[in-house]
Amino acid sequence: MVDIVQRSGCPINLTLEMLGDRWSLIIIRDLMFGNRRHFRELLTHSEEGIASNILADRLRRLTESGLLSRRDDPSHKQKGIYSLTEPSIQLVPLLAQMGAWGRRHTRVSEELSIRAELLEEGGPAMWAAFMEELRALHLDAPVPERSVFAELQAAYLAVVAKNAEAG
Amino acid sequence: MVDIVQRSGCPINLTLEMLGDRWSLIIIRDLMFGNRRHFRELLTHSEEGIASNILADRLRRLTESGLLSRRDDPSHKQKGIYSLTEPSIQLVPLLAQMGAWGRRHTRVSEELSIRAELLEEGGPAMWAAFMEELRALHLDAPVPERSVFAELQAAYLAVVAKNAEAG
DNA sequence: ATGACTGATCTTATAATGCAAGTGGTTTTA
DNA sequence: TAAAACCACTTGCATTATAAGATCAGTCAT
Repeated sequence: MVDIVQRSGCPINLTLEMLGDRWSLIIIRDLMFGNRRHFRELLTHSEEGIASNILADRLRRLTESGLLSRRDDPSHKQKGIYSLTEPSIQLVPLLAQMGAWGRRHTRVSEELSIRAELLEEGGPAMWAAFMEELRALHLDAPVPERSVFAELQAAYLAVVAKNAEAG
Repeated sequence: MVDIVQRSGCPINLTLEMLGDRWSLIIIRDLMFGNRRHFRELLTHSEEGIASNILADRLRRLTESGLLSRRDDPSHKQKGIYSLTEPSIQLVPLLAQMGAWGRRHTRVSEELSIRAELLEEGGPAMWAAFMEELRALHLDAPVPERSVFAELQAAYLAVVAKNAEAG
């Protein structure tokens, strides 16, 4: 994401050209798992502390390349609402694999990796259910019965609560 | 891959910190699917044209972070042989997902995406077989019966031959 | 000993990043 | 209604990362 020139037609390379930087997937992750939908939410609730200019730049690039869409917020004339698109919703299996790999091979924190653990255990069936739900949240698709989002959030909050009382 | 500071304990973020740049996964891909084992092979056979200083830098960083290992080549005192390690072999499912996504959402070339197609169709069973084979090639594990590497290579060469006669 | 190869480095230029402050507007509050 | 707070960005600037090409000194086969 950054390049305009195409280095090669290899699918791994082209995926890296779109998403292979330090911030794009972080933003998509927050939109997807944290349901952050506007600029300020993405900026201030960022675990990693993204800078505002970088956030603005990436939102623009991701929107241009079709991974996000933006529409005006009717409740506030300056606010925009960012949504995932079908291509970025289809990143769910990729993000699940990244989470699974990171959980195994990097020094993750328990609180932030519980979601990755559930997604890994849930496997492709859970990923598909989550994608259905994201289509409802971001693309006006019908709301499915199962809410993977709620499952992940509940598990996260349970770990946070447990660790808060433990100390 | 560049950061020393840890931005957050999120597994997706930590994976990005290790691999989220434009070249690290390209190098791992070439080592994995192209069996390029030393500097010059990685440099000159690179589809994407990596610069020698970037290649040297990434090989050093990847080796430092445990994703590659390096040993001397007994046939040439200056040559090193780079190998995948267990953590990088476990990137197979991630690379398969990246290939699958890229094949669907970017403008891939037929020749370079046939491997991604096979890997996607083969699913987790094929990934596991490929990982077994990589352990034999890179980590002195016993050689398995099935050679996914040969299957991928044959399919690639078949497409190259078909397109050469057609075009 | 010569000429090609190897892995690596230097130079120079461009681009990305992080931080702080500022912009022009909108909404909320007193 | 005026002041304060909020909103989505934008700008300026210093730092750092990346890229392409030339160059380097060991090593090898002949």
